[in-house]
Amino acid sequence: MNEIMKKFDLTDAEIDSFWANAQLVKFAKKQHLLEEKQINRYLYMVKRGVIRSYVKDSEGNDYSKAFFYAKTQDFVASFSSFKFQKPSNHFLEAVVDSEVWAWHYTYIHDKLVADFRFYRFFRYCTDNLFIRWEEREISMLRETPEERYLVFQAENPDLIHTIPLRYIATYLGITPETLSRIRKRVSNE
Amino acid sequence: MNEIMKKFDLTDAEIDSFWANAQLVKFAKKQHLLEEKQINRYLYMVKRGVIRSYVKDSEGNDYSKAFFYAKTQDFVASFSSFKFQKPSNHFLEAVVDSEVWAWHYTYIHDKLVADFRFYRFFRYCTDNLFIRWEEREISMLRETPEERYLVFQAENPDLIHTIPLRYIATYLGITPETLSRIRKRVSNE
DNA sequence: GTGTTTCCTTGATTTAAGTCAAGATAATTG
DNA sequence: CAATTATCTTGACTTAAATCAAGGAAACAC
Repeated sequence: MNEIMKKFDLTDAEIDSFWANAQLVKFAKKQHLLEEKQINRYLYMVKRGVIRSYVKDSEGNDYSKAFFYAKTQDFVASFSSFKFQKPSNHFLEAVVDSEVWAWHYTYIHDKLVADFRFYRFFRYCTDNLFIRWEEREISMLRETPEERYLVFQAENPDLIHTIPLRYIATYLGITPETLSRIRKRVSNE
Repeated sequence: MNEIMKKFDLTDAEIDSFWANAQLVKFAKKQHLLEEKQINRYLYMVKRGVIRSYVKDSEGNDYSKAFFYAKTQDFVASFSSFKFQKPSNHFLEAVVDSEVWAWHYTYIHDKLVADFRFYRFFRYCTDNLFIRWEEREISMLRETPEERYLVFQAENPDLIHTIPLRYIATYLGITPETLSRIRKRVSNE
């Protein structure tokens, strides 16, 4: 992350200050960083653990939209809620005991307004998220659930063992029962 | 659009210059502005007609991702292809005879680098696209095809009559046959 | 370590939408 | 305008995945 910030001409002192302005917050497994309809007042980044973003339908079924963990080095938020300080349509939940950096909205907002370099840096980070989002959406159309599972497994080998499979199922757009059958089929090959 | 540009402190002269740097290009029905694997070298905006963005799977089925027409006042592009000047995974196609403004990549790129106000304006526009994209994705999870059809009809009353229904079907995530049955069901109520 | 809750698997059944195929209707072209 | 092509509708059938339900395994709490 610091290397990326340097690419946008932010100085070491500025980078230190950026981290110094984050609070380190712990969330226990199943605790929420953000609930639907709440305003997302903090921008997060995962230091340790796994954060799941998901949405719920009217029957209470949930659909995982993304997983964030230290390796990904992503900013975590409901971006439309954070940007416009309006109610979120997502949940953000710690799937295992986690620790995250948290920057308050006003700090980020002020920096984005004041500093063109920071603005570009931040946009660079969110662009990467959007591109991965787009790739996932296309894979939902082009690939079968089994193919998606195999890709997910290859790209996130550790996650398969650390988080409940039913979250992976809904991320892949299927039910836990279907994922279980896919896993059986795959292991018999 | 000009009003939005003014909100970002662009002057009338700058706004005029922006439009003057666009070429007006005509695309006949079924002509493509962009094909998959091509590099998206132009940023478009619809003056007249309807542009459809879609992706294809390995069997050749296509899936509509968005419709653009004059009312929406959106920038049209495969954003990841345009931004990184790399091959696109989308197609852009004129669904009816259309006329679009087209800005070359180098013009947009240079302005984005040189002018913070223009950069912010451009980001504002693309953010709106992302938010609508997110809303559509959530509606795909939360609503039935019939509900999605009714919402689409309410929000795009003109499109229903001007473009082939099979494009609307794939936009709603269903086949043309299923849309036909939904329309029959809806009209019998 | 035992009890309890959470999670995963498996089987039986249902269901919504897809597929295939054939006509009907509408639009386009020469 | 007639002929051709594109689009839409309808019916019969298939299918992949969802749902429902029950049992087993693992994780967690006391």
